[in-house]
Amino acid sequence: MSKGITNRADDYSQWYNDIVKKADLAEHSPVRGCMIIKPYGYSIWEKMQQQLDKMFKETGHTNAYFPLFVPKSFLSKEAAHVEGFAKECAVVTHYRLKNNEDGTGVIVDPDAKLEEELIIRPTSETVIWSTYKNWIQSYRDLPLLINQWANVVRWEMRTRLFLRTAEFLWQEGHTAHASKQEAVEETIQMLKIYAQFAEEHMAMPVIQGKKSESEKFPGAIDTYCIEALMQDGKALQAGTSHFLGQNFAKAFDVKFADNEGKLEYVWGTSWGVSTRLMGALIMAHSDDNGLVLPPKLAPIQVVIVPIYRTDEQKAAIEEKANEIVKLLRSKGLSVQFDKRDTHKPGWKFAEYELKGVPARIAIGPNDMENGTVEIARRDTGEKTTISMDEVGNYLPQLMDEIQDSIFKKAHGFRKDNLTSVDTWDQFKEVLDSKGGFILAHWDGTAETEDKIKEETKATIRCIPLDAVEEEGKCVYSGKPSNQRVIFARAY
RNA sequence: CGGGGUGUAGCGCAGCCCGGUAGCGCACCUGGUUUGGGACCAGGGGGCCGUAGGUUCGAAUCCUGCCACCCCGACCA
Repeated sequence: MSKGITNRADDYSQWYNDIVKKADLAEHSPVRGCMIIKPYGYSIWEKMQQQLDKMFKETGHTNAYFPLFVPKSFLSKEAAHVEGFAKECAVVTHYRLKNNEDGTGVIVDPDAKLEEELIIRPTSETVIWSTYKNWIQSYRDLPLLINQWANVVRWEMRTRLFLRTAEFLWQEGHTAHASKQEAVEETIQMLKIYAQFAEEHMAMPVIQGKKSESEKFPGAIDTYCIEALMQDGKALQAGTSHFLGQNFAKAFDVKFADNEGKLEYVWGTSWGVSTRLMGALIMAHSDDNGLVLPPKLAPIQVVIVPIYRTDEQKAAIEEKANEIVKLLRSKGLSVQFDKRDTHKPGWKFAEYELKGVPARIAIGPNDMENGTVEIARRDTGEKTTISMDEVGNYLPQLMDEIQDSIFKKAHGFRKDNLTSVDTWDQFKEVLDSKGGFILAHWDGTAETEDKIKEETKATIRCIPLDAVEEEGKCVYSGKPSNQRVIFARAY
């Protein structure tokens, strides 16, 4: 079984690559670091988008679209921002091609050089804030709550499908507020939405926290994040929400008149999740037989596979299967009846397993005789035979059960791999033996953080929001600390 | 961007050391038997051997450049 998928235990990276390819999620493009998201992979992304979009709208946000190109001068308006992105920007310098005179194809027309180069957005803060300047005059224009679904480009040195690609899809929310408090509340609200999405829809437990000074978004006052733990013990940042303070308002001169007529800079936030979530989803639940999808994000929740010898059997089973399809669809499930006679049942079983379809119904001659169907669930591999009459109630329940069960499994894994340590030896020992999240005291300095990173490759993933005050000593420097932070090796 | 590895049919690989008609498995097409966990038999189609140069009578094979992918580092919200 599980043809061609490397075992996780043998080579985790290869296992991940195998899943992405074999489950038909994505493939490499002709351009370095870019990916082609295949229909099945894109369907999963669409499910994520739909749910997130709904949650954004429910909290008062509306979608808009800002352009791909950013004038070069915009990037340099916010010092920290340019510092953070300059090294990975793609730049458009010309606007025309022409036929090469020697007939060997096209070349860039040297006469078509742009007056000002255009940067392909690595994120849209600058274009958006330059626009907000015109949209905001008074406190009556606030808050401005906008989201956009877009692609961005960051010229990464080392790429991996979904986890880090040169071009990726994401959503970026950009809001402007009249008060600091309101902006901070928005930042936290969106963090909570990401956490809720990750846990309830992706069935992936996350830790909510704040980034350290050196890990935060360039241009932000505070960066909040959700951090997830992958099966190999490495952490993955799954979403970020930034309190921008008045940094971009000042850089782009965005002021509003308050109710006393006084001019003030507005307060901003930005927040985003990307196709990286696909990578998180894969690494959170999948196994050596392929993808495992939570029912809430599975493009196909239930697949029906017929088993037959004769045309009579085939016809009878099809009729029954169509009834079941209709019944389950009426209950809101996404069902596919795979009646192709070009593939054998065993082949289909393996195929849907690889693609992570949560539940499979097999109907064969024996079932027809007994009035039963066989149900197999992807997450545990368990098979049960139930009466055909129960199908309509059983499957919706099973979907909830699977959703719950894979969350619990992932949660249990994280629990087992979250370790509190108090000494530097323990820190290194735990990191090398089992990895995972390490809770340790930190003196709050960037120097210590850097040293730890240098010596162990572990970084501070976040300062957890729910941390309890606790007197202790920094695991590295021994200086006093009043709170534990989360360390891990990360993607 | 540094170190190592790989690039040969849609996919996975052999052939390369030692230059001389491009092969195997899976997939694909045709026909038949099959169908409760990736079926079997017979026949068939498919290649600018990553790419550009060089050496040679002759290059998948030797040499050089480039490109891409993988692993490890550096880098990375």
